[in-house]
Amino acid sequence: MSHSGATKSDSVEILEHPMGEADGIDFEIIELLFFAYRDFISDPDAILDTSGFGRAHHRVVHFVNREPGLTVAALLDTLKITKQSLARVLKQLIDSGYIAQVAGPEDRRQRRLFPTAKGRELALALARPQSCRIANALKGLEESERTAVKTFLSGMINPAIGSDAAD
Amino acid sequence: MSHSGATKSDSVEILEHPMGEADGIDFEIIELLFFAYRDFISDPDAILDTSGFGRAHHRVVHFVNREPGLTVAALLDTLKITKQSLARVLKQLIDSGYIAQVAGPEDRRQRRLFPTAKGRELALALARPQSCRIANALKGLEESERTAVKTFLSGMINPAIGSDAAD
DNA sequence: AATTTATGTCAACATAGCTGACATATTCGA
DNA sequence: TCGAATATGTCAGCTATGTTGACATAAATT
Repeated sequence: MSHSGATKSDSVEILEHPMGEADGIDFEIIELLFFAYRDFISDPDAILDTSGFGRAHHRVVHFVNREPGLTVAALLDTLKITKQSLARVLKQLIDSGYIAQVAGPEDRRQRRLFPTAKGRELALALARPQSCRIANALKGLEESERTAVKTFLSGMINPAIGSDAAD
Repeated sequence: MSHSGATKSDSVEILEHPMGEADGIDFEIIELLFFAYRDFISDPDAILDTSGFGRAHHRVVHFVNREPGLTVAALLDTLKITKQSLARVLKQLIDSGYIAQVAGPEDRRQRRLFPTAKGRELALALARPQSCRIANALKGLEESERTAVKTFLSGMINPAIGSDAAD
């Protein structure tokens, strides 16, 4: 082993004290969010491993099931990714029969996305363990406290820009 | 344009009704978590873009600053990634002077990781906007409600296995 | 002395994001 | 009616970050 680089003798100034709340920063919640999300996402990940899909597929299947008939543009806006990124996973989901496209009734350039029965099943199977985890984490909290959790999470989200206000 | 594949006429059964809470699943919080985390992580991402680092570097710098002197093994356990994944980003952080290694005082096989002043600054700069976002989301919540938020997030995390009990 | 442990490193690969460029069908406005 | 704008698709290549497997080395342990 080479172990190239700095050891104590290399005269690198080193900080030995931990960075803590004294720095005026809420590290507790920062880390809780990191670990909570990591584990929250691990449930569906385990299922997806089986079916050969990934997280990207999960998100697409989820939102198409939540809002059948949404356009590709709307989905891109929700996911905040590029169409090229979406194209890859969307194609696989369509080809394997989880999602179907229908030309827009008004605007026939649009491809409206709908789940198939198979797609609905997958979305539910993925959501189930996440919902259980949430129910478990809410257990013992009063109604007002559960509301506070939702308020907090909503407050963490960037306000939608130009969604349909401003005129 | 080819637009190969399914349109309405292809006799694919399509579900037109949205998947909702009626399915016995807490979609509201599932989505709140998705959007909250996406935006929560976007703040440091913007800073990292400038410095040429990524999320992986962020995590390493964060935990090294939170627990100076931790070993590589401990860091791997926290991050739940492989040593090869860690190696790439850790090397870059060491080479550019954000993190320094010190041979373990007891066990000299260990490389204990410490932040430099530069590394501490980066960690704080990355944490600051996240902490502001959290403070903003907690605004208006009573103390008991803030506690509930932490309880909820803690409850979302997998229990540590064999951390140091069992003997 | 042999083995285990902590760490590093090389090579190859997968997923999922990105940019840029270009094609096509449809709609809309002058 | 024609040209521009829009919605979508697609090709090619790049990057970041995860994975496995195999192997090297120094230090500790038995």
